[in-house]
Amino acid sequence: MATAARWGALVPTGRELRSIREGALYHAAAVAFLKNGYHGTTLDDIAAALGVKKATLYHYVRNKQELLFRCHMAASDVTDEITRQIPTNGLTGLEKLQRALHGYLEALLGEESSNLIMIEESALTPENYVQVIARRDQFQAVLLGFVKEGLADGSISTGDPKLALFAILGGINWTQKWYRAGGPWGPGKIAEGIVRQMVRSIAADPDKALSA
Amino acid sequence: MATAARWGALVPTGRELRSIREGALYHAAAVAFLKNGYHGTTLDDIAAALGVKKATLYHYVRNKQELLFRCHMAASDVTDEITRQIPTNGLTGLEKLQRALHGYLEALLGEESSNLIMIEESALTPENYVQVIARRDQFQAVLLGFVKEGLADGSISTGDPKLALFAILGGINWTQKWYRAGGPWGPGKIAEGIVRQMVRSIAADPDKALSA
Amino acid sequence: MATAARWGALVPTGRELRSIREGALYHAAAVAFLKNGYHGTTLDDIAAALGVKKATLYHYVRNKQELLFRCHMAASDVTDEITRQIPTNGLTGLEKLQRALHGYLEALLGEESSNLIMIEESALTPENYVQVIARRDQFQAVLLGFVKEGLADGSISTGDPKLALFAILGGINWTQKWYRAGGPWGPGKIAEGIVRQMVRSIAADPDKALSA
Amino acid sequence: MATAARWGALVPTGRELRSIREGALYHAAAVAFLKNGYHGTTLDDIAAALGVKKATLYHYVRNKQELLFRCHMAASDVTDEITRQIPTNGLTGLEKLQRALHGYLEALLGEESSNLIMIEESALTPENYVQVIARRDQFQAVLLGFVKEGLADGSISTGDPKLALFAILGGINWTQKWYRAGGPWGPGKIAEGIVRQMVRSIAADPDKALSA
DNA sequence: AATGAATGAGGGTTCATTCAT
DNA sequence: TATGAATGAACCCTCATTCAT
Repeated sequence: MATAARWGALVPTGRELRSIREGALYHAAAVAFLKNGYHGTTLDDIAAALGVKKATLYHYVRNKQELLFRCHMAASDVTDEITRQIPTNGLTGLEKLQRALHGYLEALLGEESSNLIMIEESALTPENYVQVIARRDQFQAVLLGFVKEGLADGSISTGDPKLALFAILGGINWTQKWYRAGGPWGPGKIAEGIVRQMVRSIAADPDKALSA
Repeated sequence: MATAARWGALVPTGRELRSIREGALYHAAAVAFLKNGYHGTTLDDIAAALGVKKATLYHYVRNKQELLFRCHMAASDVTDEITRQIPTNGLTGLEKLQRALHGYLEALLGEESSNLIMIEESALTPENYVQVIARRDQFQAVLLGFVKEGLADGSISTGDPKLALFAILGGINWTQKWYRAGGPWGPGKIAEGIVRQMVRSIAADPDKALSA
Repeated sequence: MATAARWGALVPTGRELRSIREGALYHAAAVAFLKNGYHGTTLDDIAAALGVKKATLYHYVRNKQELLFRCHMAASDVTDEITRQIPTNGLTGLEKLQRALHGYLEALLGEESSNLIMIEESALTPENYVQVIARRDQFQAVLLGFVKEGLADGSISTGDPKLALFAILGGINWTQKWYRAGGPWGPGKIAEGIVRQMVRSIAADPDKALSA
Repeated sequence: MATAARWGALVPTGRELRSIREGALYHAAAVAFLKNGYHGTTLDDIAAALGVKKATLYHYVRNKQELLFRCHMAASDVTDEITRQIPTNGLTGLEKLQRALHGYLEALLGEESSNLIMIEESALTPENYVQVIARRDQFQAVLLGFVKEGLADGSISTGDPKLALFAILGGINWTQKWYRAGGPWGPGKIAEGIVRQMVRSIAADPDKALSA
């Protein structure tokens, strides 16, 4: 009962709610890491956000740094899911890129998802570091593939594709530095605006309207 | 003599080298903060980078947090200088924006300047925080003015100007997350490429070449 | 078990021994502060006296200075108790004063009580400082009341009552500067002797024997 | 010139003002030690009180602890001088005691003298400690001699003489804990009042007026 | 599963002391 | 003589982690 009431009220009573609790934990950690950085976040902070005491966290993770690792993994799960939903055929490279970016940015701004994206990888174990980088590279490789498709099909016009992609990802990722829920624009509106503008920066025909 | 050899060999012997030492200190701090974050950086780290012992730093700053504050101030000095050099007349809003962004990004990537841009303001004292934010807002206000000029003179075409500016700044600022000196492209080439692309995202006529 | 053996063997096993531990902590702190002063006392000193490591102390106090504050509060609790036991009626002012002083000095010299009396209030937080001073003033006000009663009922003869009280309290308080357990006189004997003499200094009839 | 203006304006220009400077130093140290304790006093504090920088102090003393030692020695010089001025013949023990105490307390409260009396001897070197204690014991021995004389000549009536003396010294010494210049009573008035009362506590005939 | 207690390993800061100027 | 600079040694305090309950 006491137990059921805790964990941010996100957790129903039951047997295998362990994975649910883990999810809540990763989310709380991600929020805290995003706000104060890895080194600026205390395990006490995270525990308090969950209505739990610090020692309890060790039932779910071995380390503080493992917590960071899991956050990155969860984020990569999201990006994997996003790219999986892009149809292979019937879309130009530009359209594919736009869909991917839109899904990505919405996830970034959404309360529910693991909204940690790329915080302080330097705090990771070497072994964990390579995994995180590998999966991120994979996501970027997919996006880069879309750019190259666009160059090939004429929907995209740009200089170095990698440089162009990084610039775009910058515009996207930076959003979470200044976006605060409750501002004048909602997350959907923002995502659409930012993505449209970024896509425009490499569109062969910038004035052709692109539907989200 | 011993003294002359330290401080990263950046410091010539002389009477008023105090301010030079302070500069070297701020620079070393900025580099460290950028790499590992404020909380992830030790005063020992910074001192070691200068070939000095930790306690010595306290001759030049009262606090670790004052070090962060001074870094931010130094960065704002740079942005102030950049905007000061933009001529008031004879340029479109788009051109002014491009020049400012180019100067800014070059400073960001250059070894010599204070290359801290916007790291962990949450670690600042409330009083220092407002100062930092105020000066940053001022820089952004100038840039926003350029955007509005561009909208007025027809050189820029975009939705909400503030949103557009933030997206662009994201593309710019993010660069320092992935740029490493010694890579395939030099800082000048990168700055030009990134800025041109970002500017293109709001240019009324995206295909008109813009000289840097 | 390990736990039970520590804390100066003062602590029995049990559930609510937290308050007992706190008491032992305050006592150890008081002893150390008395001997070496606040600034001359290390948290390591206090921890060592309890057979505990320094970091453990932070489970019971937030600060070193809070430790000082708690010691003062404990001392004031003792003085409150002492004055509470003086009957209102049936005694001359001089007799009341003597009883209070005797109880006070016995507490001062006793091993068991918090034997800190007035050490380095200057190290206290402003907020804590006013509390400490307020309670001490209250004790002195009670004693001063006894003196004035004595002047009224003819049992006391003196010049300025406040000055007289301060002189007496000096004679009492100073005792803890030189008294060492195990000397030729026991605490009871000393307390009686000192108090009798001090009381004599303002007694209207100094030669009338006063029973302790 | 700059030099002449410093050192608390106490120091005229000249060749052998070293000893004068030393005197000013000891005085400043004594004041600081009295107020904040030995460990609570910084060499910077003392230097600042003299309008001098910390490193300068090392031209006059080897150590911080030597400073404490010198203060104690200066205080003992004062007490030596006081007892030297008590005439051997023609006075009762009680009268001698009173004169000594009066001189002592006036010195204690006076601005000019080294007003350190017995602060934190525990911070002294063992060697210095024995010297300090020896000279203090000597002073107390003289006073104790007066008490014994008084017992012999009938001017004093008390129990254990040493205990009685300690009680009296307590009343005297404690004064500097609460006395603040500028209060309702001047130092002369206070000294007289306190001493008269303390002397009364052991006078054979308490009501015989004693002139200061 | 949850937590109070304990602690080792730092990290920031102070400060007495030394030294070169 | 006076002082700015530098530093070793502490000290207070935090925090991730372990363990017994």
